[in-house]
Formats: sequence, C-alpha cells, structure tokens
Amino acid sequence: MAQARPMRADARRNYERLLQVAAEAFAEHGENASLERIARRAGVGAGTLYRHFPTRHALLEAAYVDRIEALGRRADELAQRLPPGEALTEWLHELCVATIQLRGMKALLGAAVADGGAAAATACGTAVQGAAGRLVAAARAQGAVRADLEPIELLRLAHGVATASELANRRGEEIRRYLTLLTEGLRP
Amino acid sequence: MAQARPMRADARRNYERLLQVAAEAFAEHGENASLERIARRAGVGAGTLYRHFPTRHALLEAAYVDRIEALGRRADELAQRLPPGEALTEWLHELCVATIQLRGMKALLGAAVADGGAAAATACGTAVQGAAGRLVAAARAQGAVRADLEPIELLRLAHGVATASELANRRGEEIRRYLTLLTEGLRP
DNA sequence: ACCTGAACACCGTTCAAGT
DNA sequence: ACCTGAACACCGTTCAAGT
Repeated sequence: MAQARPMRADARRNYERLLQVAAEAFAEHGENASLERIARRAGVGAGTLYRHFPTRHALLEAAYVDRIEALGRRADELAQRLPPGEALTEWLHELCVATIQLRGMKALLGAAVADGGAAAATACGTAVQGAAGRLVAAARAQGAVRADLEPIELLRLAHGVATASELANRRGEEIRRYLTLLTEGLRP
Repeated sequence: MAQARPMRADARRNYERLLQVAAEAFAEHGENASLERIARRAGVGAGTLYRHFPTRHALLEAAYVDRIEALGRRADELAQRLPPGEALTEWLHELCVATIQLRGMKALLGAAVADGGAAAATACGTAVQGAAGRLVAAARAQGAVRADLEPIELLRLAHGVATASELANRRGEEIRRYLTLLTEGLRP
C-alpha cells in the first residue's frame, strides 16, 4: 500500500509517535487501553488520534501489523528448515506465544480469523491466513495432518489453545502441552 | 450457604430485581454491561447495587450461578444415561453451548477455570470443576481418554473450543466439529 | 438496616477555532 | 492540510444524608 502523497512532516511525526505509544499501551493494558491517554502520552490532541486512526481497531492493527507480517514470513522460514508437520507445529507455537505475549494481540488475531468476510481483507487477516494456508497445504500433501483440515479452523483452534494457556498463566508455559493435546487428540 | 439472617423485605426485593436485570444485561452486552444502567433499570440507586454486589464479578456470578450449577447436575444425568466417553463429550458440548449462548457466561466460566487458587473456591469453580472431575475419572477408568488428562486442562481446552467456535459465528454451529478435532486430534 | 442520588474522576468522540 | 482542546454524554464508584 504505497502512500499516494507523503504526509506533512508534523503529521508524520504525530503518526509515528501515536503508533509507538499505542503499541506500549495495548501491550500493557490490552485492547481497551485508554485512547485519550495514548493521545496525551503521545503529546497530541484527541482529534489528531482520531484523524489518523478513525477506530480503535485501526490503531490496534496499525500498531501490530509489523509483528503479524513477521509471523507470516516466519512461516516460510520454518517451512524451509523443517519437515512440513514440524514446521506447522512450531509455527502454531510461535503464533500462540505472540497471542499471549502482547495483551492487545489477542483481540487483533481474533479479529483476523473471525467470521470469514471482512477479516480476510485486512493486512493481518491476509498475512496470517496466507501463512496458515501454505503450511497446512504442505503438511496435508505429506499426510502429516488430516485431509479435511481447513487452515481457518486450525487458526481458530490455535486461538483457542492460546486462550486456554492464558487461563493457566500469562507466561505461556502450557502452550506446548495444550498444542500436543490438540494435535494428538484426547484418546489414549 | 444459608443466610444467617433473612434480608429485610425491601432489600430482598432490590436484590432479586438486580439479579434479573443483570442477567439480561450481561446476556446481551457481555461482562462489561453498564452497572449504572443495570441499577437504573432495576429502579435502585447505584449505591444499592454496590451494597449487594461489591464487584462486577460478584454480580456476574450471582446472576448465572443457577445455570452453572444446573450444568453440574447435568453431568451426572449424562453419566447415568450414557457410556463414560460419550457422557463426557456430550457434556463438553453443552458446556460450550452455554459458554457462547449468554454473552456474560464466557468471562464467568473463564474465571472459574483460571489460574488454580482463587477460582476453585467460587461456587461456579466448584460446580464446574467437580463435574469435569467426575466425568474424566469415569472416562479414564474405561480407557476412553488418555490417562494423563487432567480435568482442569480439559475445561480450559473446552473454553478454547468455545472461543474458536465463537470466532466462526455466535450460533455455535462449529462446536461439534471443533470438539471432534480436539478429541480425535489433527493427524490423519 | 438499608436506600438515594449527588459528586467526582475518567473516558470516548466530535467539532469549532486556530496555524 | 493538519492540529488543539473545549464540550458533551456516559460511566464507575463513593459517601453524606435520609428513612
């Protein structure tokens, strides 16, 4: 998405500053961090925040889109280094860690795999659904996962595993265990 | 928990009215429903709400504790009618449906299986952890589930499955599918 | 013993006035 | 073209005053 016209210098400065402060605020307080405080800490008026980011979700997405896209690239790195089944498992683990680590990330990743329509169009939705699609296709071709497994449902289940791990503690210590239970199933 | 002294008639009336309005409000708007509006709709001052329910969570728990305890009894009904493995699966399904159905329920059930310590002491924690404990023990004795499966982690994973299903839609149509994936595992 | 509702602090969001 | 900050509505929470 190339910027048609470059932003005015002061606007650009405010924009960057808002993103930086927002990333911290969302990481610490979650998706409901106070927007008014973000504006204040960034040294801009409330109106400036709303001009750059018309909705809370727009700010949240802008604040974390880099990390999400890095996760997308990470999928391909893992696909090169590891057999398809292991690459998938390892990527899911990193996805879950990211989900828990920054408090605001959970809402963002949730929205990125919600519902179907609108989510897939966002940058985060594209990155994460694309990555999962490639990893699942490769794993399926090798017979490492069941043939009827859809990438989108796997992403939702991974979000569920992250949620479950978060209920145990915020440190993510249970992620491996819960991911193993999901992969292997509950039967003996 | 027997009431040491019965409440004064007006207090009792306010208490009941608050619970009723709160149950509707939480069901519709989720756990963050406006407390001030609940008080207003119940026709009481804000102070009265806080007197009866010192925290938002206390009100949420009081509003839904009946339903949660019914779910606990339901576990034993199912255990009588069905083989242990099926009873467990069916109960998990009903638990997930309940989790999604009333918007406020998710936060309550989440808290009931969070973290260990404080949760187990609440009425909801006791009911739900007790039920899961009995069902898992029976299923384990029959070899229907893996021997190392802890009730608490199963409850957390079920909460994750409910979360995953909610990402697909609020109608719970995906619950069976996601529960099957969890039970059977992701491998072919 | 219990209730009311004003009071305070804080926040989301908009918009007239500025540069 | 962009910014500021006052203004409005709404909410959580407390507490003095009532009955």
